[in-house]
Amino acid sequence: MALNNPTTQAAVTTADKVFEQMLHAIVDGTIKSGSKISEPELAKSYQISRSTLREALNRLEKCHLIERKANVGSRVVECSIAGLLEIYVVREALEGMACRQAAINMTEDEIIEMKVMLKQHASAKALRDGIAYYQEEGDLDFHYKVILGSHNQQLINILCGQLYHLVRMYRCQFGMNSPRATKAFDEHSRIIEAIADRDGELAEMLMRRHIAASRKNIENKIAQQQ
Amino acid sequence: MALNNPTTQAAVTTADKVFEQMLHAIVDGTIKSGSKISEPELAKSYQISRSTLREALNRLEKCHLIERKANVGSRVVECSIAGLLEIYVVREALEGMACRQAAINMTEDEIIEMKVMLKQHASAKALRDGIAYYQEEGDLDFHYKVILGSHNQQLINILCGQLYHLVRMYRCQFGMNSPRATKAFDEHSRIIEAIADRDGELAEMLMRRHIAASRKNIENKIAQQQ
DNA sequence: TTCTCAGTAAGTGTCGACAATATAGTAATT
DNA sequence: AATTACTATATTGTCGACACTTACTGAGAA
Repeated sequence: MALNNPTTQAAVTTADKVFEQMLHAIVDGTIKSGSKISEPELAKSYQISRSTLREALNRLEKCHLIERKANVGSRVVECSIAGLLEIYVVREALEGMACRQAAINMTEDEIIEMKVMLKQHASAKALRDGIAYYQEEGDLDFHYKVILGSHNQQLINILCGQLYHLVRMYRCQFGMNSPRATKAFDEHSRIIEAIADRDGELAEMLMRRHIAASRKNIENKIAQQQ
Repeated sequence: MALNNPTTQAAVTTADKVFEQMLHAIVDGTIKSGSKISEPELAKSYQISRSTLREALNRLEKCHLIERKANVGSRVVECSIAGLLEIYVVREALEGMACRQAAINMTEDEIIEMKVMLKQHASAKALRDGIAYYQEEGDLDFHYKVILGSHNQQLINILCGQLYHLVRMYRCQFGMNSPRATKAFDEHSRIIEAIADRDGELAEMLMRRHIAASRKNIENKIAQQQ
């Protein structure tokens, strides 16, 4: 399981493995954002040929983690406040819709599973004051489950396959363990309620507010720093 | 200019050119949807090495036009009603948001440009009863301009870079020149008005209805055929 | 007949080398 | 001194060959 992403499947080929390693490295900043990628150098460091490395680079490009220019080379995508806010805008739209679809398409079993997960989060929260755990793992788990619950393959691909790698990268590199943990937990509860009630319209609205609140939280933080 | 997509840039490398040719071929059905792709065979037919072909295949995969399995091979993505409806759901969410952002971020010049374009569509419509022209080219132009007007690179990438290739493929292969042309034109007008008024909320709502109407139109068609 | 299990053929993954292109540094000219 | 032209170097794009995996074919046993 790579980075807990539920859509990644077992890496069989060496290009897959290198891709996953580089994914980790980019997300956690070992390979610095904005840095240029030297194919010969990286190929040597991973002990593979350039062809194989290029295959891995192609997958990273699919996730929008690197950008390539013909005859020039690849760079790791640059982290910026503007870029982060753009992602939040897309998430608000897509996850809002995913939530609406989840209210329509989720099975009863999936809904029960989500409620169980939320209870675990609740106890973990009470136990260790929850901020770190909840923010880092629980939050992503929650969002992943809703997305998968939409049963819409396009939504799942775009969100889990591409956008969430970027989300993780920003979380890692900007060190975001916000004080919204408690509030976010309540919001998650209400979203699940709406899904369980099969109220797609409300579910979408709550999810959009939930994500918009995170975005505004960041905007405020930025404003304060200046 | 590849398939009129405003985000594609000049193809410099041979892999680029082969990619564009294959893109055309897949969109218009020359390479049949669902068919398996033989690397040696295709490489020979395009007179290039397998490496170069694989590079092109990687880009097609980025557009979600083909799917690859390790050690097995690539297939052109399958066209299905369910798949088409999934795309409409994603478009409703993303283009709705793009429209909201366009109302916020479009420059006055861009808005004027859109109004001009719409007038051209109007006259063309009057001239040739418009269904074919408007549906095929004008509609896409309109949607592209709104998306670009969002000034959100993530939205632009996902919609123009990936999803709209699929949209074009479905339009080609399902032969969709719907009788919604006239109605769609009016809807486009109102959307531009909302953008010009900088009313993001209304703009998003109108765009969502516009796309949802197309989706329902297709759902009805399907229901009738059965 | 049907199932299992080689053996073989075809296809994909990986490699190293060569060709084409861009970058950096140097020298010459204005 | 600044700018341009050119050369040298490094990097990317492309190629053909080999290694490994998969899928098919056919022979033999239950």
